[in-house]
Amino acid sequence: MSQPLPDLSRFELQCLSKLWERGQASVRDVHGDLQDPPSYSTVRKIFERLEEKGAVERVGQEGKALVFRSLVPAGAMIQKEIQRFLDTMFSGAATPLVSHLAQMEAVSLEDLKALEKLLGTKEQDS
Amino acid sequence: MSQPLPDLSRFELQCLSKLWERGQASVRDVHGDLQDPPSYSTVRKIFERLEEKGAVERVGQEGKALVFRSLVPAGAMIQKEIQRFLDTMFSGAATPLVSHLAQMEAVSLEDLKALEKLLGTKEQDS
DNA sequence: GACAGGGTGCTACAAATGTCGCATATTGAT
DNA sequence: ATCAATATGCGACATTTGTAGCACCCTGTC
Repeated sequence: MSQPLPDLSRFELQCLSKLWERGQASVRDVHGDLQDPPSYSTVRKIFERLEEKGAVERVGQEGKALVFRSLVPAGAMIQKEIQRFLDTMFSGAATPLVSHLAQMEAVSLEDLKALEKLLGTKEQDS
Repeated sequence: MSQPLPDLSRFELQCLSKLWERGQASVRDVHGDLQDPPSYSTVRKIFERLEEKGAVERVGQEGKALVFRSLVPAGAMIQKEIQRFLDTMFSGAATPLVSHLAQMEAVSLEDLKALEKLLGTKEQDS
């Protein structure tokens, strides 16, 4: 691994994930994507910090607005955060999370099928 | 619902989950359960805040040590946190989480079986 | 009943976070 | 060229978190 993945706050993480969705974006873009957005300045500040932490970089100007792109691999970061979540809530175990997921409206049968398929291939690999 | 579930920091959440595991416990107990524990005073302070936020209450003395118990239902709190995680990382969708989970070493075929069973009962309910 | 050990109750901080306002610099349009 | 609209760059805070030290009080013990 290059640099250890930066430690981000929940809000920083949220903004960064918006960047992943778009590939790259301006502060305003992300501000607009936010569900319950604070002031533009606030989001601006978040990007400033994200930049300091080495999580994003400016990729150039688009009209007058700067455009940023993520420097951290989404996949790795997401897994790291999942692990952190697991550590915080279940001492690291994933099983409890899976059970809860099942009880929420969030997971569908389609998800299950997909999981099943993935697990199948994982088995063969090892 | 009674009071809206309190907003807790990651560390507060971690201590609270230790309480769930034990049912009830003293500050020292939790301090001991922590993987990489800060000073006793620090954990003590966390419980003070947890108390202020109405997340725990003193259940009496055990020798000289106070014993706390959680006031928030573990299940509800966990689901709330899962949702928050989903919101910050995937704009609320659970599917991406499931995929990542499948790629981590964390989930086993047993978990899948369990999930399957739970999903089955959920179907019948609705 | 006097002591020792350990916990509780403060008090204090430093750093991390969330939130903005505003002066200046740019850019696009007339 | 001038103007209006907008971003950026800074600077400022108020809170929230994480972390600790220490005086004082209980409890159990000898």
